[in-house]
Amino acid sequence: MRRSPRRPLILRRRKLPFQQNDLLESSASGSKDPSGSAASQSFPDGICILDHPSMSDTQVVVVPKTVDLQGVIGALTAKGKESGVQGPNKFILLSGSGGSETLDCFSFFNCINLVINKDLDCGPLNDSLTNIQWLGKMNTSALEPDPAQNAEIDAEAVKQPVTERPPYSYMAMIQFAINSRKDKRMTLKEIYTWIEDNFPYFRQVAKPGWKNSIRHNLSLHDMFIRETSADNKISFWTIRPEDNRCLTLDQVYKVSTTLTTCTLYSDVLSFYFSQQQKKVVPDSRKTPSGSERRIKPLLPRTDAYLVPIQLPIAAASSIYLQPSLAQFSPSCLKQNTLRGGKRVRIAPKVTQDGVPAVAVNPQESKESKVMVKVEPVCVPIKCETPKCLPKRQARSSRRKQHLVHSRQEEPVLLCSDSSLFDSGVGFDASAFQEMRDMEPDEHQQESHSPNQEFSFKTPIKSRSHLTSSTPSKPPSNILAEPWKVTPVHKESQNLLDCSPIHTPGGPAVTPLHDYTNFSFSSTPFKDVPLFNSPRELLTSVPSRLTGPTDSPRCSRELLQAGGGTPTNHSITEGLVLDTMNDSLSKILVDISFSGLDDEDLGMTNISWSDFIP
Amino acid sequence: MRRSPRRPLILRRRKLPFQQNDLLESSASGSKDPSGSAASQSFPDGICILDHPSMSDTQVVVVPKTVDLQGVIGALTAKGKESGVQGPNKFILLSGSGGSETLDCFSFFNCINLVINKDLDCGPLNDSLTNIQWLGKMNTSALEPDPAQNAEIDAEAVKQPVTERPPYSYMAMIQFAINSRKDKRMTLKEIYTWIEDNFPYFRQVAKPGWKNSIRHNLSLHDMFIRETSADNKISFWTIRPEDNRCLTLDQVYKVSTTLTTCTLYSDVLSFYFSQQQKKVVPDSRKTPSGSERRIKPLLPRTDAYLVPIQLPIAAASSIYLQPSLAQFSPSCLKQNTLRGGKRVRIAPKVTQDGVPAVAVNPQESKESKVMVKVEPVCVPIKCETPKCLPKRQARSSRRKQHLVHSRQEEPVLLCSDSSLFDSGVGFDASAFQEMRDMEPDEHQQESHSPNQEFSFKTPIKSRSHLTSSTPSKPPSNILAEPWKVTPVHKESQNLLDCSPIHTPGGPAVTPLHDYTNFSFSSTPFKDVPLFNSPRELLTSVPSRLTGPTDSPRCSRELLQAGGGTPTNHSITEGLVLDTMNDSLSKILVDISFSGLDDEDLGMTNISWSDFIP
DNA sequence: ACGGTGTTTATAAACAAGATG
DNA sequence: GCCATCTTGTTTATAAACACC
Ligand SMILES: [Mg+2]
Ligand SMILES: [Mg+2]
Repeated sequence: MRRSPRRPLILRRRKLPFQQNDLLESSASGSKDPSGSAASQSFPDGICILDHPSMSDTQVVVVPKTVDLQGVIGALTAKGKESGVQGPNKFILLSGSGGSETLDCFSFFNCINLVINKDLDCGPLNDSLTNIQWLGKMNTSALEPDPAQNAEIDAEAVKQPVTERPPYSYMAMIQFAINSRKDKRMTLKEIYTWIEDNFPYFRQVAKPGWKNSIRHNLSLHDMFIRETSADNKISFWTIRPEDNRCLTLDQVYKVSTTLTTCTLYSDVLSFYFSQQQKKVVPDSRKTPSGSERRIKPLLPRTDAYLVPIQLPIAAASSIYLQPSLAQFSPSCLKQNTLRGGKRVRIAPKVTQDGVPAVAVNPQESKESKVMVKVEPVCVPIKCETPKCLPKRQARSSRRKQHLVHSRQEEPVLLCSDSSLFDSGVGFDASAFQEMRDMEPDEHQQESHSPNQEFSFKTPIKSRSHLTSSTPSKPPSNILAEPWKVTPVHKESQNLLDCSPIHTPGGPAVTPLHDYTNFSFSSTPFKDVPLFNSPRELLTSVPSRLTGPTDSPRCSRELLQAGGGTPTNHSITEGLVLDTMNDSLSKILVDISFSGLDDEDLGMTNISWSDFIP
Repeated sequence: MRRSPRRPLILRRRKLPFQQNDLLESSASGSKDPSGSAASQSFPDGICILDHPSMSDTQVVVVPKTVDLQGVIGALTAKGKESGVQGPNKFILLSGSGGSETLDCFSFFNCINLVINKDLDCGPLNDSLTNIQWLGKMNTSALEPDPAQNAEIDAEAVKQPVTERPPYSYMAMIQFAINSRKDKRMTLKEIYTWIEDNFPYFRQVAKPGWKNSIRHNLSLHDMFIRETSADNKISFWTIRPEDNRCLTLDQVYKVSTTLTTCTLYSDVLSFYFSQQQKKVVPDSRKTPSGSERRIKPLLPRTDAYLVPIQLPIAAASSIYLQPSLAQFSPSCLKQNTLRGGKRVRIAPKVTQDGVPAVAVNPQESKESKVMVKVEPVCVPIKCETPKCLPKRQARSSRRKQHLVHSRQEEPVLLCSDSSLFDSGVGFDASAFQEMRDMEPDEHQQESHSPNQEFSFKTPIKSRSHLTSSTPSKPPSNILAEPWKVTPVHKESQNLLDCSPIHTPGGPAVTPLHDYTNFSFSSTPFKDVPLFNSPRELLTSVPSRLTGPTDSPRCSRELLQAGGGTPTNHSITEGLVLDTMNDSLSKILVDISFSGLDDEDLGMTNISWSDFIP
């Protein structure tokens, strides 16, 4: 059904190369060019997303450190027109200035979304170019090729090994399943079946406990709601419309068609939708906005969860930019854009701690000028629901989520000051290789007794039948089970020294299983991937979902529902509001260059500049 | 600080003796006495809670199967007056009819709460007796004495063995900690310290991972909110006021002073507070009521989590009831009431699936008559918040929680029909004894190397220092750690055949730890208690919390805030509204009779009737 | 009696970001 | 200033207990 990209060069990134407050610093400072003129504003390297009412397509461009945005836009627009499309709708600017290439979070997120949802109505935009933001940076030196993995993929690109765990979280798979139905609802059993059908791993190698996890996820996440049929006989699971991003497996594959292996934290999606929501609402300042809800992340963030995603840069016309863009090679970009397969790893982690208030000056937005500045104000939105907190409402500070200021103290500027950029750690290829050598064995252990695969239909109690999907503590003890798959967590010690680090004492001889792992101190760093290489996923054409069907609504549709009033809400205004939206995250991007199909391998450090003449 | 009750006879119950829809059936049927006259209404055995405006105290009474409520009330009131108090405020009727004794869920919950919060303003009540309900039943034959445990407690009643895990869930302990502060906020470190101070188990025997769990709980549960100080330097954890039941450890101990070893599902508390909320609001039908929020359960429900709770029946006057009460011995009740220590096991499980609408007839409420009847209507309340679901709103059916009707089909009566009463399974005392023999060893294993207790202060990475509270996968392998405590779940197989069920194959000899347990099929039935006997907890006088302090508010205070209007909202009206409150659960009650201090032991089946002459 | 479904807690773990030395 | 480690915070996975149908 789905077609996998051929021979992608897969890059691996070991660490999130973002700083926490990239956005804050860049937009808050305003120090770079306080003049406020968009045309002449100087931005550091990074992605820019440009919204313009006349735009109708998406373009990805790499821009250097300093760029004349007006000129860039002109060039992009001209290129768009020239290429036959009515004109670029959104521009996604990737920096291409040299060694210190950067990417950003939000705008790349936007890129993803724009590509996914071409038909997405972003709400009324300003007449002129207002939504220009530089939103962060990413040290692409963290991207490294992974020869072993690429070789493997070359060997059998489309194989889709059933023994490999899909890179999606349970929550994501459930959404995929439910959204695959027109009526957007499914029984538990149907969900099981859908997942088994689409991810044979669960039918064939996973322990029965995976069904327990499915049920656990259904119950745990508020986004999954149980409905019952009229006769009260059947339970259907649905997705709360406000939370439904209508993501389907097809869509994920659809995104996996072109340019970039990217990893994104799906909470960015939340941010995006919250932005959309804000835009739609006429008075964005005090929109009820459902407030309490937090959109849950879609995919986990383990190394195990690399997802092949390709950006179908549709009219993907790369254009030649202004003087400073000399280093940038359009052909190179185009090559990368149109061919390579890639993997997107979507991880949950949220980005914005206490996102400080950031707002575009409303008056200036009409004048094609971009003002990115920080409002040192903690807007007390979201106290609209009947149970608004009586006193505490400011939010800011450390990590993330619903931070509440103690007692409404003076609104302070919450931008963190530290700017240390600890970019990705080099990947230990040898260790990785070792892991890869190990894992097949584990899988064989698991699946080498396929005769048992469907024998899990026996009583429970103290019998040993594996029947139930609810794991249980056996009253007495029984020997290991055939499906007892890869107890990596508890028993991976046996795979001695897969880890690059060598413990002085060496592997303990005692097979004494008891929690030896606990001995290791905090914040592990299991650099050895548990499931190292996600298989190549095929690409298929998405069927429906182009237009709002009717009854089952997605959050996008809901957001659009109220829209239509062309007000002047800039993206930055959305950011201000997002201060109230607890979820906001980052995107990581791994780039795979299909043009480099066969050379690669030796490189341990790759950077944009390597591909720029 | 706290004083532990002496030598309580501890009873154990192995299974929840409630039916799912006890309330539904009993009140919905109306078949028992369709006449509707409260005075002559016949109730099955069970607890009754009687609210009367003139009542000022709480009384516990055991009533037989059929009772003339009017007569009971009269007797109770007279007795109350006679005993010096102005008159009974609430009556809690415990059945004492004989073999088929029953207890209920909601009313016992109320009993607990009334005892806990004598000062709790229950809101305006009707002038006459309106809030009489029979709300379920409990087969007390499920209650069994636990000789071993009682013996142990006799040995050292107050010891509070540090090696035993406290019976509270992390969520509960965090609440205890935070609520112990006047300002109702704490830093993470303070929470750690508080828990360590109050539950030495965590300082001495628990694995470092318990701190991870604390953090996990703080993040996971919406009720815990992080605030930051003005300078943004310090993070305080607080409890969302709407959710704060202001439970403190002291309160729990306070409740542990008298009558009954009871186990309750703490979601019942949610129900109660929702009731309170409804009462306060003038127009109870469409109160905003915060709707979405679900109060989280306080304590887990494992056998491990037995909590000593005593009902301080203050003026605890037991009274002689009407003719049919002949079997009931007030002295016996009094004995039980005032002395025995007991254990309450609070478990999260929610009770009401789709709780059908239950309402008291308003007109009749004025006439001292009790009408418990079912309104076969699914009141679509709770769609008040901005994000009310557009179409789906009915709730009903199978298990519990936010059930949503498919498409607003006709509101059907959701009472389940099945009435099979699978009451408690007899407890295998011998097996239990074996368990007790085993566990000390485990604990010794854990704590016998106290020299390591605080050595967990070393680097991470691949070193083996136990430093971090975040468990990690060790890159290589290291030997077992000293704190590796009681990995009960994974290793309890060694305690062979503690379970009453005997596996034909017998205990496997292989100490091979690897997930042998998985082999057992679903819905385990670990009848072997993991932590069988929660230690005796001491009792201390609660300090504050008698009056609303000021800034940090609890849900009760919040509820009272709007109150003052003495309207005629009956409890059953609260029940109707509770149909919208997703959480509603059950209470289990274990009775401990301090009067039986030393005999006990031999009995395997104990029942109310055994103590009724 | 048991399996399927649903809810909730415990625990391990990965990872991010700030703090600290 | 860089680095390693620790602390704090967020999120997912898995096992498990238990309830109800
Ligand atoms: Mg749910
Ligand atoms: Mg929280």
